Amino acid sequence: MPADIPGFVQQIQRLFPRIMRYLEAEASRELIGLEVTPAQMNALVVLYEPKNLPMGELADSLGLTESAATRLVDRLLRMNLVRRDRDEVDRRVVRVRLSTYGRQLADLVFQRRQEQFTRFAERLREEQRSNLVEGLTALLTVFQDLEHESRTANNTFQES
Amino acid sequence: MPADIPGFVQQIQRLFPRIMRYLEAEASRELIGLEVTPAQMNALVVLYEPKNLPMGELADSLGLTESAATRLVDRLLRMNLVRRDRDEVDRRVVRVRLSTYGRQLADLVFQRRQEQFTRFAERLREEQRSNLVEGLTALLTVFQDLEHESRTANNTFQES
DNA sequence: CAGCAATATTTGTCAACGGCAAGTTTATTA
DNA sequence: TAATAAACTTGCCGTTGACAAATATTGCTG
Repeated sequence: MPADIPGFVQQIQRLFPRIMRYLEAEASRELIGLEVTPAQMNALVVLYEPKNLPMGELADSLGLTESAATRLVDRLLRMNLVRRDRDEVDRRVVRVRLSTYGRQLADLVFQRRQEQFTRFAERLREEQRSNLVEGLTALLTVFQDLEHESRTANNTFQES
Repeated sequence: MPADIPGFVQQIQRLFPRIMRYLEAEASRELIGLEVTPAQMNALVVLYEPKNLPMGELADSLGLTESAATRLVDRLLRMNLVRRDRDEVDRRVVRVRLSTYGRQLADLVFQRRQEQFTRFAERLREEQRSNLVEGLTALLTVFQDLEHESRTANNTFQES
């Protein structure tokens, strides 16, 4: 197992695309029968935890422009999966939250997802599971650091 | 670090979406300035290694229907990134291969990708790198096993 | 060996997706 | 209070991708 940097980079470039392709296919599979697209489910997942989110923050969380988020919410609204209300304090902002039906749908998908990931987990040895969790945790930390650094770099640039 | 199955599943469900979101954003960033979409670059990557690929195999590799692959190749053709020829032996099949320009573009993206992943790698400790490679390798094996099992299951079903 | 099924691909049609630029409405600031 | 800024929405356009129906070519069968 080459753990030097060039070897690591080579391995990781081979592994990640395949794993991502599989996980994306899996994400589509878990939506079978529910009349929802992956993009729409992503939005429901982001909206699951908070009571409600301003349009802009929803867009950020999804990595979309605000216009794309507006349109996405338009469709979710037509399907009765979310509610959209103007903020009473700052009437520029529009707040989005899950409808009862939207929450039920998200719950169902979470359940399917959990069953599927459990199936994966059962085929891994305990050591492999902990390697995975520790490795991914470290990687995510790196990503978050880089994101934070580039954001603050941008800000100082704009402020100067 | 909970490595029991429920704990693992919970961790992994938190980690993967975030990491995938970051990697997708990164994949968009590495295309800046090149007039290519992520879907188009995926196709170029798949076409990079083999001399040429039948339309159907390209579709499979990308996880698309053949019709979607046809359309994707249409655009790549308009951009002079690929060539498309009928197979002389079996004149039903259409073979697609990179053009010189397409190959140059893919090379450039590979280079950017390598630089970026090296940046990630430099921020990980050696132990974290090997955890990651070993964990992801094991996971990919599970995915491939599951895919293989479901394919053979489908085949026997269809043949019966 | 004619004819019909199977294979490989394309086309028509439709909706979702997402970016950019130009609006609209509401808040903030000078 | 006028000018600016902030938070969204809309118009416009091209890409993406699925499904069903065509097309062309090959393979099989009686």
